[in-house]
Amino acid sequence: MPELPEVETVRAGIADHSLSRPVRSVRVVDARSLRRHLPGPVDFEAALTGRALRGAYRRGKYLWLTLSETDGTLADEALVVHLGMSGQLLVRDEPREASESDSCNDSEARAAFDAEPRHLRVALELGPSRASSTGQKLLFVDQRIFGGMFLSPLVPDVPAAVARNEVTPGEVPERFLVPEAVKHIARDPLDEFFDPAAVRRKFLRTSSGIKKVLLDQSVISGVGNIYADEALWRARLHYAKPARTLSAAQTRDLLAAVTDVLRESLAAGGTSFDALYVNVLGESGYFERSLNAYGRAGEPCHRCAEAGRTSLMVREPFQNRSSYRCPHCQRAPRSR
DNA sequence: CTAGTCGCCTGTTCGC
DNA sequence: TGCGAACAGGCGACTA
Repeated sequence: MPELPEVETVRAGIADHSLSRPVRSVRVVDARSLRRHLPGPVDFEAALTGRALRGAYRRGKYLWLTLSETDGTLADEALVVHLGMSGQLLVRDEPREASESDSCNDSEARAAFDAEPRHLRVALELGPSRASSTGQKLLFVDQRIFGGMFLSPLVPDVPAAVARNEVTPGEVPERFLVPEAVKHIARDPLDEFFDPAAVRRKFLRTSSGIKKVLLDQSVISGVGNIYADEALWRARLHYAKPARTLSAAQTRDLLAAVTDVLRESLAAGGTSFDALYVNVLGESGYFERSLNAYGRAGEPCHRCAEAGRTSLMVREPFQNRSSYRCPHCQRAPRSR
């Protein structure tokens, strides 16, 4: 359920609090969260320990941290994190040494630092950074274990628009490197090199319904069930309309709707239904208040209400999950 | 190549 | 009150 805005909120939090910190130790509480790290948990711990967190990047719902070797050079593999359905990355700053004047507050701070979240799966103990003299813990917490962490080699992924200019094969800038495991993910709508024309071409080549295509991360990334429903509502499109039947204008409007909804949610700190979806400090976003479609079965369509009409939103089964739409604004395609 | 299905996971809610 | 079923659903692996 963390989609692009939620993952970007987490990425920005890591960038603000944890970069340049060395990894002092790694504790794997549940090896299932490392399922995608094929060499296993022992290798995972050994590979991270001693390296320092360097940069925080994201594509769609994938997040990755580049690493520095002890000599300061860029490591050839990155720490990839996917939050899956219920994953969180939490930053906990180590309290300063207890002072005699305030020992009571200090012990509370220590207890809060030491307390382990219920579904803690992996804990990285980090050292001081250039900006902070105290240590820190970076906790990967995941109730359902659909998410996970793993190391993946960095490979070049230079956008076509840039390739013509000077990017020599030997020295590809860090921002044009991507973990091999993330290379199949399309650039997302908030990416400066997002390519709407490429998306349109993919729409025209498939017989699938538009919502299925919106959820295909190799076509357009960062969109999950919530924001797909929101974007389709804004664009007044039915989820089953074949992607190849969208006109150029409908495609343009839909991509604009996707971009807008992702931007607005990001500005609100993401969508949260409970304490499961939070930033690195454990705080929830409040975009849920702005939802027009997702989770609103039986409630009036906001747009119809605006027009003085009452249409009740409906929930329909879709690909083993749920789809929400307005039966008036988002009519089913004629043929099938 | 594309499209469809399955398995992975736990916590909450609901019907009987 | 107890218990199984349904549901939340992203994504890689696999099959046709």
